[in-house]
Amino acid sequence: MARSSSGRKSTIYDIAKATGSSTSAVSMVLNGTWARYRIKEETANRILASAAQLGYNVNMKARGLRLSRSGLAGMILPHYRNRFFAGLAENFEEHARSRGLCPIVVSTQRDPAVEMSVTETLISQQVELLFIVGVRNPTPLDALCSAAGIPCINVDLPGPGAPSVVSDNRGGARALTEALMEKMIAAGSAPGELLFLGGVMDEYATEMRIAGYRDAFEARGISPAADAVECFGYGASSSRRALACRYESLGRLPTGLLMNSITAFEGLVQFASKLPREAWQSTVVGCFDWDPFAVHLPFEVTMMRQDVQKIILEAFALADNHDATDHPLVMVPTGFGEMVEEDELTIKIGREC
Amino acid sequence: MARSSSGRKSTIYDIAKATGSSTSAVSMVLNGTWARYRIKEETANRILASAAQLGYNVNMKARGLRLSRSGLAGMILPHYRNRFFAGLAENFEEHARSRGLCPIVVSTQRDPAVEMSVTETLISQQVELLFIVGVRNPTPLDALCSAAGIPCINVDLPGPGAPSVVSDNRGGARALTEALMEKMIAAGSAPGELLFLGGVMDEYATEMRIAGYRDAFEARGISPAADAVECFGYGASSSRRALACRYESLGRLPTGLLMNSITAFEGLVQFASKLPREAWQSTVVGCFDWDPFAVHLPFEVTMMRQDVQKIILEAFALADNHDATDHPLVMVPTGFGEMVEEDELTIKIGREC
DNA sequence: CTGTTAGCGCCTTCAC
DNA sequence: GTGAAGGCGCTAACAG
Repeated sequence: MARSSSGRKSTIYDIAKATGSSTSAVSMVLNGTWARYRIKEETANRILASAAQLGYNVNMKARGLRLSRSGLAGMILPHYRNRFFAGLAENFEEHARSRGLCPIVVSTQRDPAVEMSVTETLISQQVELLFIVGVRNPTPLDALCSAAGIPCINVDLPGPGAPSVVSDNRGGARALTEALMEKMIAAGSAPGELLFLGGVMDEYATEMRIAGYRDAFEARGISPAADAVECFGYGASSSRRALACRYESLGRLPTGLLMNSITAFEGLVQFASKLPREAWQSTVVGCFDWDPFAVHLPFEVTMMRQDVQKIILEAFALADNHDATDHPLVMVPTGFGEMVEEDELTIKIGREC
Repeated sequence: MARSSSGRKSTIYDIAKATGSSTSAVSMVLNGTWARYRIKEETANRILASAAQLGYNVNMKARGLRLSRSGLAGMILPHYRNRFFAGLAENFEEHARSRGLCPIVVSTQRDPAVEMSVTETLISQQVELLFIVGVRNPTPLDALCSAAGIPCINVDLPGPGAPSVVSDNRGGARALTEALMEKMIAAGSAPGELLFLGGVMDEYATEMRIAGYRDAFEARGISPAADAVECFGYGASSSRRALACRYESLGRLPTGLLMNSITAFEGLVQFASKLPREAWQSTVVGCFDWDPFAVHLPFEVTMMRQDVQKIILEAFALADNHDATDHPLVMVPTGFGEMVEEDELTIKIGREC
């Protein structure tokens, strides 16, 4: 693994010199197109060996400049601290790699200024496509991309400036609401008392989920109380505070809770940990998101899980037949968190002890 | 935000033509170095305006080729599915951005082949520095980097081929062990019964933690049972299975459990959820890792939290005075998970209701 | 003050 | 089969 004697990275010239062949021969061999040019196999092997020995690496900057293909695929997302975003990132990376692209994912902490500047940076890096995940208002970012001629896809939160793929929030919320109502009835409480907590009003995902929640009510011919829906953002602490208020004014816990995000749910768990376990016996809890720990809490939770794999698949499909004019909105169904993890798969095969 | 009429991305030539100036003038203005060259402010403004109007973006590929600086900072890590790795990624990104670098982080799912090829890809992309996180054997990757003249830092798992920064696993494990022993004594059980579960034998972090665990025993003048340490890898399911075995052979739960990773702990939680709550009353549990949900489980857990921010800081510091010959190993202390999150900070200020 | 020019490392025609 | 040459977009000398 000797390094180029010059001290800097080695180039095709170095290896051409070392093997006594021409740069074009080297280039062809390195690209695997040498057979087409009837280059002697022996020459090819000599070149390959020399490249390995010199620790040669293509300079994608130069190749990209020449070919106007960077080999980069970009994704921006809010953060990695929940399974939804983490799953999107990992699936994206895997898929990008399988296409011979180098995935480059950047988190923006939901800061519009950062979102903007990161997008510009990624465009500067000539990413060949860009996934914009969980951005409240993707429109300016879409504009940037389309100005640069870069295909981009909005994920999770849609926008009119580009094709979008999102979970079927409305359908999922309806299904979740219905499931929770059933449980409430089974527990002897009134399904109409189910509360919807968390998220941001006027944000697409939250609005859709509220719509789904209302759909379920309508289907039953009832309607939620005036204060049944409360959107306090994505912080765990504001969620906890909201719960505390409910608890105080009700004198007890609500009988049904649909938490709109994992952080809202986290706030609930924090609050729950302060109360005796008995206080939870008659409360039915659901969450529009999934987390492995949340499954095993002192109370039962019904979790709606988003299909990250399918979402990424659809997004790549949209990127493939990228049409600058048509901006479809693809919806991916959600499931009840019963999807099998690879990890769980091994359990079923192996015995427990 | 009109796009270059040609249909492709606009270049400095386009804007030179549009403004009737020269490419060098444009280049200087765009780089902010125009004052030095006494270019008329009016010209500069005209150029800037035109650039904005054309939706111009620098081509970092070309600039990088010229300057031999890519503006990229790379990180590879196993995955994003726990707070430790997610935190490392986010802190890395923030720090890289603050240095004017574009962070590019890629997950490898602990697959050595993927680690290798991703590293090669990142080198091809000419990253200016590379953080290698949680790689069992970073040596070949370090070799790749040093052959390419790219400074790299091993994080979490060290190696002789590059400077490394890791948590003080031994000290942390000792502190955790001691804390758990105290609790066991308070609960009326023998501290010597504390078990160490999870991780991979022969892996640096696990070995250090086992050493710390033994340190605490020695300090007490006792020693763990022959089968007190069990390393079954990083899967939640294998952890659960191991617990099941212990339970079966003991006829009850162990009185003290030190779980060596969050996934091992996850397995414990899975197993716990099958048992009545009472079964846990006399078990003391600790975990060398931190998760927000785990804090609020039906039983109390003592969590050792790694200081991701400090780790990244140290890693960048090492990258700064990069010395190809000297490869120090920096240790970052761990804490008892009592570190305040920004989110929690707001709680203390605001009232609960 | 502004325009011209020579590469950065690579790929691809096009002659030889 | 191989070598020479042009150019991708940009920057930094160097002339004007």
